[in-house]
Amino acid sequence: MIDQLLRAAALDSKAWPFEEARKLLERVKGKKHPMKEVLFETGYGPSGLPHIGTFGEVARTSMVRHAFETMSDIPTRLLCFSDDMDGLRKVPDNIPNKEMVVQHLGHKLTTIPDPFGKYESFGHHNNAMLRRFLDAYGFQYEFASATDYYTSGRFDKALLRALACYDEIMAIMLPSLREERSQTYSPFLPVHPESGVVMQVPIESRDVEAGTIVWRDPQSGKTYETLVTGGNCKLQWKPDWAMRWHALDVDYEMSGKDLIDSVKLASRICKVLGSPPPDGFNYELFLDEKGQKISKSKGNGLTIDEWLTYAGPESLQLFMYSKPREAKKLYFDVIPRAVDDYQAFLDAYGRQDLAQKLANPVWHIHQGSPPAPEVLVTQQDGRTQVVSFALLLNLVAVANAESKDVLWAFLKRYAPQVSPETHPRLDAMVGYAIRYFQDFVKPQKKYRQATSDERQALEDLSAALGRLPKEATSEQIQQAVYDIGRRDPYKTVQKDGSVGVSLAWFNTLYQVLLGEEKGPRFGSFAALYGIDNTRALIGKALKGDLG
RNA sequence: GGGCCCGUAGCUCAGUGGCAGAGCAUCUGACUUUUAAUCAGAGGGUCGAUGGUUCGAAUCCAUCCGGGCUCACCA
Repeated sequence: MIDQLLRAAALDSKAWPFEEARKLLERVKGKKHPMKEVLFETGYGPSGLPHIGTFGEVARTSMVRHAFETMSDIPTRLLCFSDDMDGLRKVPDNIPNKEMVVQHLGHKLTTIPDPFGKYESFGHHNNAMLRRFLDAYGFQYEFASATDYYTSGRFDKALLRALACYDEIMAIMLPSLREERSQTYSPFLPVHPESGVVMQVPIESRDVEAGTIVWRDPQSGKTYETLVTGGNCKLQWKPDWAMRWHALDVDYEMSGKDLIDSVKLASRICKVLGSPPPDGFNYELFLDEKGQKISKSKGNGLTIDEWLTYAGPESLQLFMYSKPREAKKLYFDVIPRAVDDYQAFLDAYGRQDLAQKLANPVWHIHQGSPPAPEVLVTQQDGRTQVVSFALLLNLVAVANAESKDVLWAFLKRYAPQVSPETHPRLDAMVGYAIRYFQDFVKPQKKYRQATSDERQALEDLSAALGRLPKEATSEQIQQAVYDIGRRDPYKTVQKDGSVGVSLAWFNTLYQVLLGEEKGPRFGSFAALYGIDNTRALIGKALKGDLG
């Protein structure tokens, strides 16, 4: 049972998943008979591995689905439909055994041997990759294979209907095609009974009663009569989409804006077949840092794995939630912001009223039950403080942290009661920050070469550190740093007449040893980093191995 | 040519009818033995332009200017 207050707030919310869900509510009202279920569909072309757009589509559809479930008691299903009966047109770059796969161009993906050698076919392999990936995120969905649906006869009735509507479908499709293509176009693609190739050939005649089409093999000149049912024929893409909507009663499917015209055509065909086309909307495409569309074939932009190398899945979900109708650049630089925005939303959630909560992305990311934020410290006035990713990146850069231990030592100094056990998500974020630092920050660092004076001072510092006991405190180390610095040109005279050390000495340390303009208190750094490590760092800097 | 998106501070962007905001950057001050995951403060905008609706417009409508993406092969 859905709480009535929650339902009322959902019906009133302006957050986009609720706006979408209300469209579905209108659709339900428009039906004469009470609907048994509402079906959501996402499509997947398994000629390659799942990419970040696939993730976005499933994530966003799931958000609409959950919003709808908050508004209505009608059951819902999400069908992830894989078009694995498609003929392979191009051999993907990122697979092994390409020379084997190239022998099977034009064949159904589910009849091509798996180049990875693990599954029944290439199509099965890619389907398995999709499912593994969707399962990893805990998406609730049902998987559907086009090959299964076609061969099992599940589409037969709709296919015969499409055959009966052949002229109307052609009348819709032909004006959208160029002259040359329209000569050979057919909505039905017969599977060649001998070669297994999915044929793109004109239909010479058809028999609606028998449920067959007649076509000619352009190479042999031989004609064939093929059943449109039972998996002997596949539909060309756009009519296929329409037939599927009709056959399965799909209520909701979203797609990228590059498919706007295709959705229009398929919707018209769907109506001809006798069904209302699904609701949905066209989301904007993701761009790479240069503003170009991200596509599988180009291999530009970010992959899911790359995102998950530097941040958790929640931040990626937030990115997918935000502004689906705006083209957004998707590359490494957006990750820290997404992580920190996610934390800010999570932190705010507990303080918000119901209407605000429903407009908060974390409500949609976590199906209405976001986890509690991991608070680092609670201040006297009750305000809480969480560690931002930006902060961690800064810390990891100046501390030259290469392991979680070093970073945790800094964190614990600030909040002693916090540990990886009490704050597992923070611990994960520490790991992400270190990777981000290693891959993006460290290569950008500019280590200055030591001058001969500086070289002498650094050698003396290393020697002084070597004389300290292993368990020397940060204060003792800091004292040693000062003692070494009390020499020309760093020596200064303090107001009280004592000898001090100028800023230049510390700047030298950071520029030469850490490649930074600023840094942490050096004694603290050396104590946490380890005296031996610090001496090794000095040694490397003097040998010129850092820059 | 059709469609879609964008234009708000130096930069990146929030902000869908009610006093123009955040982060970063810049500047000032305090504090620490002179080093900052410190604290306090400041400067900085004709919200692309014009017209309209409204008591009230960055926000809604129309037109225009500028920038960009996408489709018109295949999926």
